[in-house]
Amino acid sequence: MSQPPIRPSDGELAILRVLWGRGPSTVREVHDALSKDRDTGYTTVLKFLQIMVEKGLVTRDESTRSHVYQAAQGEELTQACLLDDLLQKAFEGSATSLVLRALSAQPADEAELNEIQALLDRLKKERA
Amino acid sequence: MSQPPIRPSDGELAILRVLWGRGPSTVREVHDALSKDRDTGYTTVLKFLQIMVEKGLVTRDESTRSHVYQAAQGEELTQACLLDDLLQKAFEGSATSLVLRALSAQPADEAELNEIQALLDRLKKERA
DNA sequence: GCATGATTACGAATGTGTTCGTAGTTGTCA
DNA sequence: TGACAACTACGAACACATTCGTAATCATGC
Repeated sequence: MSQPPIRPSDGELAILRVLWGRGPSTVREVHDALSKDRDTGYTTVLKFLQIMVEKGLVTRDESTRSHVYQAAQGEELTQACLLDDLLQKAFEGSATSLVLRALSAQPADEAELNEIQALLDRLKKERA
Repeated sequence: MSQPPIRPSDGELAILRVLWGRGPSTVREVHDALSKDRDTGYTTVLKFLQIMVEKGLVTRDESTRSHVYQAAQGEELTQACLLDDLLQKAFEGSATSLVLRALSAQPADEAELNEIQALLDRLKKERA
């Protein structure tokens, strides 16, 4: 059924972010959104989306003149996939050391600390 | 003085892990260590190290017949660099959501949870 | 001194990601 | 209908990472 999650490249990820944010979009819509940050050509975005269809990263609805593209896997699954990749490559699989490093580097504010605390409490409870 | 931290590629990271673990090493030592996991040729490792010298990822001591290579930047700095890169690309800069995702995906054991709790307590205290 | 084994240097081939020009197709509107 | 604009398809070019073969260099032991 569901393919194993696919790890997108940097350029592909930028496009996925647009699709996650906007929902199903045409090439032009994706291109316009990307143009706010990068300076990418229209056909470059088109090519990317075509390749991403082949890879299974996005699906394409060809029923209208302007094809409509949609992210094939959710943002959370993709994040988990990229995170696990980094975990294996740079943290020897230890999520804890990754978390410690992330928290040390990027200080969170009160609300964020509370959010993390809540998750921590839940994990502790599950471990009873 | 210190260069901005350099983001290594996957292959480079594998070699850096060996150098961090072993300390200064010759090509042969790195190759032998890598051979336990991957199946990389000797000259491939050599080429990598030569390129990494050019990039500034490692330093080379040529005073002996077999050159001795050493990681130029520490493991923690590199981890932070890679983590920040992923943070910007996939988590819109929110370390909190990255931490939440990591903790949800990879369940930690009792000791690890305590370790994270300790850091959390420290961060909370700093924020008084 | 010379053969042998280990090491370094160099260049080429491959694969993947990224970019874009060009050509062909399709819909629209005057 | 015919011209124009928008869209898709395709292929080429470039950059970078990765891999390794080959040649040159060096040290060691016989």
